[in-house]
Amino acid sequence: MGRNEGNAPMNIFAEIRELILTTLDQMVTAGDLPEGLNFDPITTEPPRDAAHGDMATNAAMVLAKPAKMKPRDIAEALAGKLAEDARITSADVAGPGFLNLRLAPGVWQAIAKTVLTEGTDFGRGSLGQGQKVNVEYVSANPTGPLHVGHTRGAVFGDALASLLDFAGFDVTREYYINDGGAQVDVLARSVYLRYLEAHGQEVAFPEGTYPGDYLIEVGEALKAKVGDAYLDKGEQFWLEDVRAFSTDKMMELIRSDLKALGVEMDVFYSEKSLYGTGRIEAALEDLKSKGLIYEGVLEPPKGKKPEDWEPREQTLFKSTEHGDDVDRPVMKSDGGWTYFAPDIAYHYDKVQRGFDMLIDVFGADHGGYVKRMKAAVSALSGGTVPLDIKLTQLVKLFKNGEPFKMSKRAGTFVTLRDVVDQVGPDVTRFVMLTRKNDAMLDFDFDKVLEQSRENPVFYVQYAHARVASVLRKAAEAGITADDATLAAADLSLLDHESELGVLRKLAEWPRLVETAARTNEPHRAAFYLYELAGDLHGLWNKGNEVPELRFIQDDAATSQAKIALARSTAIVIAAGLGILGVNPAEEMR
RNA sequence: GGACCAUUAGCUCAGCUGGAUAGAGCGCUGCCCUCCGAAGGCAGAGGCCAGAGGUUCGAAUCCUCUAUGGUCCGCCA
Repeated sequence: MGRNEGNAPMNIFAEIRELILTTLDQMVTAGDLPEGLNFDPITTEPPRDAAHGDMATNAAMVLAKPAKMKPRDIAEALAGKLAEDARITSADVAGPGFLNLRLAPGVWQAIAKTVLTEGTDFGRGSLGQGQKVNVEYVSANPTGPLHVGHTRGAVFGDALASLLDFAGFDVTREYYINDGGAQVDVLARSVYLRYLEAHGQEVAFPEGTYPGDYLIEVGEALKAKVGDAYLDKGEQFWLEDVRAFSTDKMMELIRSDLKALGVEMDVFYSEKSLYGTGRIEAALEDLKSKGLIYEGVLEPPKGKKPEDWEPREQTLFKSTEHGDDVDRPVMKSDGGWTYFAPDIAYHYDKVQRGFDMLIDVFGADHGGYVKRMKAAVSALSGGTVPLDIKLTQLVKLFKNGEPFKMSKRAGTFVTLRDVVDQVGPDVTRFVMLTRKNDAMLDFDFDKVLEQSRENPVFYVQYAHARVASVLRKAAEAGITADDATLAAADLSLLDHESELGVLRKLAEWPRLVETAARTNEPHRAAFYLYELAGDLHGLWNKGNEVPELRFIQDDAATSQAKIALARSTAIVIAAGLGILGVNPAEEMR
């Protein structure tokens, strides 16, 4: 496709793949290959071992069987034609039928120019094609400050949202406020106790209330608002008002927690708004019309044997029709909704808002809800809207190598604030993304602040800062080094193997974005940045022994070429950190 | 009893949705600075990818079973 128009390539891997496909088409036309072959499985990727070349394709191997030909024959015919392209300097058949391509240095050198021209938009992809995707994350109960578990979910969800945005999706970041259940009654009662306390009364916090200090100020605020109006009054008199007052206060707290982490939501969606508005009923009516709602009795769970188990007839959702293990109750035996019912309505609403794709980010303890939610969305959307649920595993906190879980503010758990106050939002975010979401994460307060290669945050930031330092030095030396000038530099001077290595790494960025977005795995960006930073540090260190590799040289033209490489690396690092929500550092202190 | 997730170097973890001789950091071993680019650098050792089957040109990756660890399991949130 003419996406390239002779300019430097956007994604060199896709570029070469296109070349391969058109070449194969020509071979089909010429009768060298049978018609009707499926080219989809053909890939172009960097070989594991750089000695094999710059790029490898499996084309011959995946076509061999359907074409009823030997892979090596296809590979050799293809190699001959590919070698005619100016971008390809050699095409060798290897192993069982791999085709190893070596690309002209100019192809790699052009990458730097592209990066300098496009800036941090380099790698911005078309994968999403403007599809609307809803990413729901955090969604913590409005009963207290966010803790470490929420922090990981918040960072993950936010980075995922940014990643998808970068990959070309139209992203909505959403928070579901669980303000409809019994837990907000507990909150209201706890705040009422603090309110009494604010009036000088001695209070005890019985089992089933929230004793955290963070409610003291809420009790005082309530006193400031209503004075002594609720003293010596029954619950029926104040509960509703205190509940609304308290959840508002808690959401203020949560929003400010999120802000401290640099997370901003587009939509806060209230569970309560689903009640009494006919929306739960409407969602269930939709399921009912599909024959998925019935009255029935569930089997007791085996092996668990609750003592007070007795069979009861309930309204059930036939989630087994959509992949769940058992059907799920939507209505309690007393006629009230289960927690699942508003969840269904909420996702029904998301489907109706026209999203092409839904993503929920839950803590690992919600693993049991994955199948039923997927079943619900599948049923509600008629299978047209995919729901991906990402679970974030536990975070284990360490200090001085010792595990701990105390908190000054909340009394019971370590809060998001505890973490951000100690290490800052940038470090918090990056470290939370140095593990894939479904693996446990160790978070050591001392190690994350260490300045060494062991610490990826520092290592990546340092690479960016080093480039900033080069630019400062260049300015002192009177070398013009703005991006436009650098983009026009003679990049053919970047012919050393170490320099080409960095350029190849930069060329992988668009491809990495695509893969990470397709799998909903933002951590891949963090690992990529660590590798890219490593390449830059490696080049820098080589400058110790090989003076020609230093970025600032005697003549301006050479310097500008070298600086162009450094600067484009910094741009990609900045773009990557942007996705992770981390600010790139201009200097290390 | 069941579901989901994990299991890769001594340790902590990647592995680009099936590719070639499985990678990184730490640790270990051995080299390398009389500040001008060592808050380090280079090289090396270290692996039955938990185990057993299967799928195919080809498996750490997909399927089945087993083992170990974690999370969860009517109406709670």
